[in-house]
Amino acid sequence: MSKNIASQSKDYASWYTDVVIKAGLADYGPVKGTMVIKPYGFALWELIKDSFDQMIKETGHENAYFPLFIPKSFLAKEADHVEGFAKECAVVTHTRLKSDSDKGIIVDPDSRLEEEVIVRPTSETIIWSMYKKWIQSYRDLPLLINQWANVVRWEMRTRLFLRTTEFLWQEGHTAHETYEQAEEETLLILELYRKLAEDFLAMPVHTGLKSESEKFAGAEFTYCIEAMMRDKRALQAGTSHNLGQNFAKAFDVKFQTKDNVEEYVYATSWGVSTRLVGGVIMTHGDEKGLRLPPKIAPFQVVVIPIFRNENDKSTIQEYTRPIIDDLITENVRVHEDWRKESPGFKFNEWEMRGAPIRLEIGLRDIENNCAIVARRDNNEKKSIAKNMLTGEIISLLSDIQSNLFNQALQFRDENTFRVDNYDDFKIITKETGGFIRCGWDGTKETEQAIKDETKATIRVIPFDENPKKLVCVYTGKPAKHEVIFAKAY
RNA sequence: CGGGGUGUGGCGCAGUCCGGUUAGCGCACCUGCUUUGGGAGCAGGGGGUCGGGAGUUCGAAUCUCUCCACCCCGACCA
Repeated sequence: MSKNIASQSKDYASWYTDVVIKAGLADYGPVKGTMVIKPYGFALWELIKDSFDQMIKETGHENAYFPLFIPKSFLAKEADHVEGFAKECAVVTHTRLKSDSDKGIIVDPDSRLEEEVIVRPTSETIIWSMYKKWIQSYRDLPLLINQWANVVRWEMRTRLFLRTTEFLWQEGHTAHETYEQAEEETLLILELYRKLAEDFLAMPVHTGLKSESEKFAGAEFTYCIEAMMRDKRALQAGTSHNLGQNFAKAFDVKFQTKDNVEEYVYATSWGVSTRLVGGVIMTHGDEKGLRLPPKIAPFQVVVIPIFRNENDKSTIQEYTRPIIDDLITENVRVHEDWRKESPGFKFNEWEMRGAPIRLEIGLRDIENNCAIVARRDNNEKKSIAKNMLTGEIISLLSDIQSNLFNQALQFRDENTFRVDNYDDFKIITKETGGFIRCGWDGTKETEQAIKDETKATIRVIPFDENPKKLVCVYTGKPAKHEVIFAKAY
C-alpha cells in the first residue's frame, strides 16, 4: 500500500482522486467542476487521441473544426435533443464587462445580446446547419467529418476526468444516402471504439445497444462500449449513434438521388472523451497507484540511475547513453530520472505514476554488464544483459499490454453474474456489486422500477445476447432481451 | 435543490468550547554537509490580510451577525 494515496479497497473514491492528483495527471481548476490536464495526463490523452485519429483517417474520415458558440435557437430545432441538453447549457447573454466603483467589475447591462448564444454541449445542431449548405446531391455523400474539441455541460456533481463541466472529446458527424449506410457507419465506429478500448487501453468492453431511456437525445439508436471498473461499477466509455433523419429534418438537409428524387439525409454521430483516461485509471490501478498500458503510457520505460557522486553519475551516464539511444531508435518512449531524490523515492513515485517498466542502472550493473528491469504489472524484477536489453524490453512491453488486458477481463468475468430472479438481483446489487446478465421484458416501466429500487440501470443490450428461454428478472414474463445491469458512473 | 461538514503559510492539520506573550506542528520548499540498490539524516532558512465584511471588547483565529467559497451524502448526466 502506498504511503501517499488512500487505499483502493477501503475508499475507492479517495483513491481515485489521490491518484489523479498525485500522479500529476490533473488538478482542479478555479471554476467549480473544471480541471487542468497536466502534462503527464495530457500526454496520456494525446496518445489515446492519436491512436483513434489514425483509425478514423484510415477509414476515410476528415478532421474539421466548428465554432464553440451556437445560436440558442438551433438547439430547439430537434425536440428530443433540446430536452436532453437544456438543463445543462452554459448561456452567453452579455458581451462586455465594465468597472463599477462599488463592485469592482460587473457585467455591462448595455451589452445584452439580442440572440443569446449557447456554449456547445455537443455540435449536432451547428454542424447540421452547415451540412444544409454543403449537401445538395448524392455526389456530396457520404460526408465523413470529425472534430476534436471541448464541450461544456453544466453538471451538478463532477469528478476529475469522469465528469467535468468542460471536457475534451472527438465528435464524428456523418451524412449518408441511406439508413443502411448510416447504420453501417455507426457500427464501424463502434468497432473502432472497441479496438481502441481493448487493444490500446487494455480495457475489455461489452458492445451493444442502449435501451430507449439511456440512448442519446435525438438518436434513433445508440450503440455503446461499456467497461467494468475495479469497484465493479460500469463506465460508459464511448457511444455511436444512428440519428436516422432526425437532424436532417430539423435542419432541412435534403439531397437529390440518382433518380432525381429529393430525400432527407441519414446521419450518425459518435464520441469518446477524456473520460477514457478515467477508465484507464479505474480499470488497471492498484494499491500503489496507476498501471498504464504500454501503448498509451507517456513513458514506457523510466530509467533510474543509482549514483553516489558526480563521478559515478558520469560513469553511469556513459554506460546508459547507448542503451537509451537504442530504445529510442526502436520507438520506445524513454524517460531518464536524474533528479537528486533517492532511488527508493523514485521507485515508489514511478510506480504510482504507472510507468510499465523501470530500468535501474548502478555501478553494480555496469560491473556485470547488465541492468535491472522491473515491470509494474506484476512487480517482477530481473537482471538482463546489456546486449539483450532492447529486445527484452520490447517483448516485455507487449507482454505487459496483454497481461493488463487479461487481468481486467478476468476481473470482469469473475464479477459478472447470470441471474434469473429478482431476489438474487437485489442481493448482488446491494452487497456484491458487479455486472448482472439477465432477461428483461423490454418495457420502460420495468427498467425504471429496477432503477428506483436498486440504482442499477441497463448498461447495454449486448450483441451476443441470447434472450430465448430467458424470463424477465423483474416481471417473470418472457424476456425480450438479455441485458447487462449495473450501477454506473 | 435538500441534509451534513470545513475554511488558519503550497498541502494536511492543531489552537476556537473558556478572548490575553512573538499563531504552532507535520509534509513540501531554499542553502550547506553527509547520504543514495525500496519513500535518507543533521543543521540553518524563507514563507500567514487565521475565507471576506461588520460588530462586541482595553484586546478577537477564538464571541455575535452577515456574506462567500469549497467538500461529502442524496435526485440528473459522456
